[in-house]
Amino acid sequence: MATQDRLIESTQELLWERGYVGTSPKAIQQRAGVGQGSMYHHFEGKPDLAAAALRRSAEQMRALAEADLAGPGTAYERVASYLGRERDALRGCRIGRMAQDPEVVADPRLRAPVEETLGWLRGRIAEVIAEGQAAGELRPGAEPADLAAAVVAVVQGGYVLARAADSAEPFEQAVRGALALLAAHRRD
Amino acid sequence: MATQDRLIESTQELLWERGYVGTSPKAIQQRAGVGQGSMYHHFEGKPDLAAAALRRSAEQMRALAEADLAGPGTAYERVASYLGRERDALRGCRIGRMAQDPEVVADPRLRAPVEETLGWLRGRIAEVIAEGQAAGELRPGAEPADLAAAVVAVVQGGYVLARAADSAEPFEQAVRGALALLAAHRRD
DNA sequence: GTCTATATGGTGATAGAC
DNA sequence: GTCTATCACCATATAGAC
Repeated sequence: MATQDRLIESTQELLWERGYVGTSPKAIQQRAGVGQGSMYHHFEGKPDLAAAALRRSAEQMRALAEADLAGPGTAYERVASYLGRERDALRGCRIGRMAQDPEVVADPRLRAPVEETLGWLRGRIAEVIAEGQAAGELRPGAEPADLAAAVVAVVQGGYVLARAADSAEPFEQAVRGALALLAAHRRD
Repeated sequence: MATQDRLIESTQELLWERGYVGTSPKAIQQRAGVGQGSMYHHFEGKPDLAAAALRRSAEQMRALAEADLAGPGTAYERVASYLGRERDALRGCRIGRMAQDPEVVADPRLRAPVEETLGWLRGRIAEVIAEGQAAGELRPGAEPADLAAAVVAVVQGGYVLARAADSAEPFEQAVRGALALLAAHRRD
């Protein structure tokens, strides 16, 4: 694997595990098995490398979500497929995690992939819900964008609850709760 | 105000703004207007001071939530009061934020107030929901603990969406979405 | 392209005077 | 109790040899 790719992949892992402030160039180099100068040859610095890593993580997250949401089945089933996908609750979300970091939020190059990915996800789920309403499967009235934001928030917040409890259980409870509410929201 | 209190309060603010890794003893001292030695006289070190600050934030968060949840009204109204409380979405949750930090999660003294507060909150909301079910106000069948976890996750996840978007809007959407789902979950 | 050496400033804490 | 030194180490980067 090329040096750039090893650097990007190591940075993806470290950002996920330790966040942006907690990730040092030195740690990246060591995990990638690469010297100081090599990193600064391929990237301008930590922000540049982190931006590349976040763009790649964003692509991957989007592909995973799209696989669930574009699948067969009713609107409820597709959203349920997204919500119920197997996740490592204690690891959290590679993208959502970044939103807590002030340095990420303050740097447009770092925030952009985070904003775009979560924004796209909310929009995509809102589409599915709107389709369900149009097909008469889901009750009309509720704003699809609101329901979609709630669905995404349950996942992101579920990670918070799981890490706080050091257990996947609250994450699974939150997903089950959201599914119960959505299921009851179908038309009879 | 006593020196200890100024140190604790400054630490509460900095933990909220910058997280645990991003908060240095030096920054705490400067904000509190206190010298190096003074801080180490009153506290053993950064973890000790952070633990004190987190315990205080936890108490405050709990009191705020209880004020909404113990209020008058139906179960739906009390949960809606909690969900709809005015919040600074871009600041996020003082307690939930800590769950992202590996050093907090790894240190039992730091994780304890986070775990206990969010655990208490889920349990307290589950009680309210169970009361609503018993009173025939809410549909039976759904597990109160699951619905409660979903409610708390919507708030915690709403903060993530807001910070990612650099706008309070997605937070408010998520809350509206959760309220719409809960409202439809009442018995007719 | 990759390496080692070096630089500047911050982190978290201790020592000891006052 | 509070202050100012001082410390060892890490973060982030630059310089320049190979």
